[in-house]
Amino acid sequence: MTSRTYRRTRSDHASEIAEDYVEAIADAIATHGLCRSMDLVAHFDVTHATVSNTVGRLQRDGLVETAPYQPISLTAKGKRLASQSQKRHEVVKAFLKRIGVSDRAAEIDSEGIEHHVSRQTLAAMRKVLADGLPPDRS
Amino acid sequence: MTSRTYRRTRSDHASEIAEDYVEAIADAIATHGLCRSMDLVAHFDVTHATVSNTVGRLQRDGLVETAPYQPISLTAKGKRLASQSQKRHEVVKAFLKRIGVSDRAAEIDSEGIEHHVSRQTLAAMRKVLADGLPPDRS
DNA sequence: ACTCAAAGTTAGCAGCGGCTAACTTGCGGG
DNA sequence: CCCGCAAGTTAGCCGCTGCTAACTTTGAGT
Repeated sequence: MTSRTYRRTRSDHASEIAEDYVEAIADAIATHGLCRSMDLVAHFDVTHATVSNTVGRLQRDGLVETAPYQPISLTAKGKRLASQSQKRHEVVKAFLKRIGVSDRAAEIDSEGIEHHVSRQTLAAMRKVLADGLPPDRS
Repeated sequence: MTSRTYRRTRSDHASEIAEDYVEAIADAIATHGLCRSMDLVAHFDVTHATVSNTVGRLQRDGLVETAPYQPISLTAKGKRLASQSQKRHEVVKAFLKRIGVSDRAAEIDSEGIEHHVSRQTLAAMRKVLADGLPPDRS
C-alpha cells in the first residue's frame, strides 16, 4: 500500500516538463516549419533564460538538437516522445469531453492528467470512446 | 491557446506535495491515532531528513502543527485540505475502476491524476458513477 | 536508574526550474 | 554598409525537494 506507489515525485516531475517541451516543439515545427526559443517562451510564459536552460537539459538528455542561435529540432528519441505524448494528450482530452467536460476544461485538465495515465488507463479510455462504459459490476 | 494554461508547473508542484502529505498524515491519525515522522518516511519512501524539511514547510504554511520530537497533527486548514484531497482521490479511483482499470492501476494512477482534476471534471466523474455515460453528441 | 537503539533534527550538498541583469549575436531597414 | 533592436546566451540568485552524515533526544528494557 505504501512506498513504491510514489517514487514518481522527483524524477517524474522532470520528465513531465520534458514531455511538455517536446510536444510544444513538435507543434511549433508542424505549424511554422521550425521552432525558435521565442515559441517556447510564448507557449509556457517563461523567460528566455528559462527556456535556454531547459532546452540545454533536453539536449543533454538527447531529446533535442540545437546550436547557439539556431532553431531547435527534435532527435529521433525526441520525436518518438513527442508523438507518444501528443497521442496520449488527444485521447485524454477526447475522453474528458466524452464524459461531459467542456472543451476549455478538458484542454486544461488533460495537460495535467496526461502525464499520469498508465497504458492500462489509456486503453480503458480508448475503449470507452469506442464502445461506451463497460458493464457495472460493483 | 498558449500561456495561461500552464503556470501550474512551479507552485502547483509544491501544493501537490502538500496535499499528499496532509492526506498521509490524516490517514496515519485515522489508523493509529497519531502521526510520527516514521509513518511518512514509510509512506513516501524518503529519509527522515526529507520528512523533517517538508513537515517544516507545511508548518510554516499553516497546514500542520508539531514541536520537536512530538507527533504531527493537522491544523483546521490542514484537515480541510486533507479531507478535500481524500474525497477527490476516492472519486478518481472509483471512476477509474468503473471504466475498467484494475484496482492496482487505479490506485497508482489516481494518485497522480487527482491533483489535476478540476471541479468540473470531478463533477463529470461523479455523474458517470451515478448515471453512466452522457449521450454521445460527437 | 541507566544505557542504548530508534526516532528526530540539523547542517551541508546537489540538481531542477524559476528569475533578473548584463552581455553577445544576427539580421533587416535606412 | 552599418546600426540598432530582437533573439539568444551566460552568470548569478533563490526556493524546493531530495540526499548523507553527524548530532541530540526519547523512551523501553534490563
